[in-house]
Amino acid sequence: MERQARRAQVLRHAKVIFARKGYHQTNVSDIISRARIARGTFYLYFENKRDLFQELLDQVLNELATRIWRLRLGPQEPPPADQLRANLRRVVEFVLSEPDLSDILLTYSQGFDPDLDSRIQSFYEQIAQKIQRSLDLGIGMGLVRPCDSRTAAYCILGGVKEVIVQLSRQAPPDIAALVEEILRFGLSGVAQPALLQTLEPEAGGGRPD
Amino acid sequence: MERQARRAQVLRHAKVIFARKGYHQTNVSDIISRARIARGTFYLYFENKRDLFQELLDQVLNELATRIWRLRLGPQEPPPADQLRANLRRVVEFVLSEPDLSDILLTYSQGFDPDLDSRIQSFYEQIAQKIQRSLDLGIGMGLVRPCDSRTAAYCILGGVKEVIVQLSRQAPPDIAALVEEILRFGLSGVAQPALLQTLEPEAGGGRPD
Amino acid sequence: MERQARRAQVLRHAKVIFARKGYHQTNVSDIISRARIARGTFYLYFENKRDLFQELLDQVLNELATRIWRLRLGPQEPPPADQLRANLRRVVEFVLSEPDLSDILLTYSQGFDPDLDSRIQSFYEQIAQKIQRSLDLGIGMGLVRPCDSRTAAYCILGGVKEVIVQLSRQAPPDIAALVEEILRFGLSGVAQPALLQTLEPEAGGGRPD
Amino acid sequence: MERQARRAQVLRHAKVIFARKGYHQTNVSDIISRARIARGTFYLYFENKRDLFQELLDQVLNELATRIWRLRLGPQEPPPADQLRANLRRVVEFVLSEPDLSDILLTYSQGFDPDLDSRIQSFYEQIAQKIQRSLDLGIGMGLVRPCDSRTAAYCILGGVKEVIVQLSRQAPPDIAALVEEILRFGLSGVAQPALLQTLEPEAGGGRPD
DNA sequence: GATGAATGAGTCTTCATTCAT
DNA sequence: GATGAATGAAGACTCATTCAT
Repeated sequence: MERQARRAQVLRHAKVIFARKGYHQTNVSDIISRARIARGTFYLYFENKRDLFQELLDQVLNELATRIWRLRLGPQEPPPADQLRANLRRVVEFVLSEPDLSDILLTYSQGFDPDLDSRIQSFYEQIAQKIQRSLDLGIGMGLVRPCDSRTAAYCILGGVKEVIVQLSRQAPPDIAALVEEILRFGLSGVAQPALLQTLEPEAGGGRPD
Repeated sequence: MERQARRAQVLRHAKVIFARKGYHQTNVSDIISRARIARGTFYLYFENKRDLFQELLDQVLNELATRIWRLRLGPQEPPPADQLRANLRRVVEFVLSEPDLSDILLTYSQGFDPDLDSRIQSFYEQIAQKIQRSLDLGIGMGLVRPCDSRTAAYCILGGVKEVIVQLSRQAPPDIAALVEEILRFGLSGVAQPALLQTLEPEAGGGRPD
Repeated sequence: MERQARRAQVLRHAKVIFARKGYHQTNVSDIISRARIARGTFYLYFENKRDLFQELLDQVLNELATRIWRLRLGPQEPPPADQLRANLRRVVEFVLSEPDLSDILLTYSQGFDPDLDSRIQSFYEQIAQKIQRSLDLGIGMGLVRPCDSRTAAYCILGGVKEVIVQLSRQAPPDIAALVEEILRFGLSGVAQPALLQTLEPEAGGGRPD
Repeated sequence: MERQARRAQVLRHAKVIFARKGYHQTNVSDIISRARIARGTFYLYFENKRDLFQELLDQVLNELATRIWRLRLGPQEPPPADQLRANLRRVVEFVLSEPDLSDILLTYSQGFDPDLDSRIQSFYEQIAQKIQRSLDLGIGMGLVRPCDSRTAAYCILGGVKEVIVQLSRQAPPDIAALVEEILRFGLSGVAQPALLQTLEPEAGGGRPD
């Protein structure tokens, strides 16, 4: 338990630095000097630098996974849109409460370790599958427009990620409104009926910018 | 011209390795051994490793920027949806034709160099602004549902990015259909009217997954 | 203190090699293999090779500066010639006790780093100025022949340097006698009165050697 | 002959750069770009960089050797002091007319190549010997005060060198007067009779500066 | 002869990790 | 457990020299 407390302390410090400088720019010296521990002590609690980073990454992934609930359909369950909204809010609230961890996941975790990469990859894959399953369910029940649910799932996932990246970069506005906007977008898209009229044929498009 | 050809040759080889191993895992030795040039030759054409990488990054950014056209509204212009579709198709076609470059942008470019980071950041920012302007225009003309165009722009950008990441990872299916799906999603969302009825109040949602 | 001891140890070894091979021929590998430390250890104690070299250079300059005292004129002070002799002896003794350091200053320090160059330059300049001031004082008191004290100062400085270079190169003879010779030369020059008689007019001189 | 002209041209350019930056800081690129020749051409005329440098060094050494004449004693010869003066003047004039070459010899030639070092070393040795022989001759004829002619020779050589280094560094004043000062110093030293009275005993000297 | 693209040995420097105290 | 000095593998970059055209 004492051990866990010490680990947590170091993780807390490391988190800040990783979020600020990324994995490669951050060296063990940065971490130990901020955490005020000796070099050797670091390796008493973590196998190596990568191990520490992975632990932080797992923290985000687990916390996020916890906050995204599967949709429940049934007479006693809240309306689906409410469930979606709640999911979104939990995610957004986490990102706002843990901007460093979020940053680590969103901008500094990809592309330097095959194992970490596939962890992240499979995390997103799981979420995409959850979304896809919900969509398929909704299609079956007539709540969701028939569509390629896999592609739609990625669109939803990507949209949420992007908004959240912006969120962690800038000062957050009205959270409830933001969540509502995302939700609306996912459900209704942006078009008015007038815009949809032309949607059958395909054509060339304007000119370069 | 001879010089440019040589550069291009090295760039071509480096691209493959960067796409496969990322920036940090790739060392100059990897590049020169694949390009079959001597160490010194490398530095004859590129200032350093970062310089080479940046050139590749600029290639993608420029190429993509070229392929995303501003929407033109007017009697002689194609319908907006067609223009959007054309944009999407051009982007998708590029990603499919240059999966390595795309990979470099999408997964290996972020988080290790402030300058590169802000380049990418501002590239996406420009696209987001283009989208936002189009949305604002559409809202003014009654073609687009009144909404927070900024948030919607990020949703669209993120959705497209995510689908494209998947695209560059897996074997591509029917491109035209994919483009159509993305377009539909952006315009109409996923909901049927029945799902939208519940959209006013807010609620808690089900239980953890 | 422990740290200082380690530094000193490395400095001691480096000194020998620098004196033997000069700055450019000496590489870090030479130093660490002689000092029996690992490559990384070197950089634990010195910022880089130049830093180490500069430290050695500063050692000589400081030590020499300490050994050259300003002349004191006054009833209780030793005669000026004695003070000069003492200065000379202290310098000569240092050179003999630290031939490597002396070599580093005298033959290996010039011409490869602007900063080091100006350090050495200003060190010699300070000594020249000390000499010049003493000469000016002596002229005022009638002890020194009226002359261009600046030029004379350089002559003295140069003469001493040259003798010392030879000293550090060859086995040292009778030190006291050597010091006496230098002193005599500086004070009286080499001429007998007979030679000085012809000193007014100027003329062409013999033929090439 | 054409070949010699080309060599001379390159030497002329290289001289300037070597004098400005020293041997190690100067690279072949500097030389060829200043001389406006191709890299390969350089090696057509010089075996390597060191070879080129050596040639410049030999130029100075030869030119200087030419300008220092052996003293001739005899009824028809000019007085010894005049001959010395003439030697000095020739040397000083050379240094002023070829400041770059002089710089190369005086500050950039020592300590990076055993062979070059011994060349310079033996050049100075020859001059020292010339001086020493003259002194010995003078002693025999009663023109020169009995002394350790070797040490005196080094004092003279060093004094001249030092003044000349200063010369090449700063704007030259009245050359004739300078030569006269050096000559006077070498012949008479700096002391007035009053200062010499204390020269027998030995003593401690003042206090640190 | 002239060119300049290509070469690769040589060096410095960094930094994650170990281990004796 | 804690420390921090020591380690050395790894990697970027330079530059004198060569050689095919």
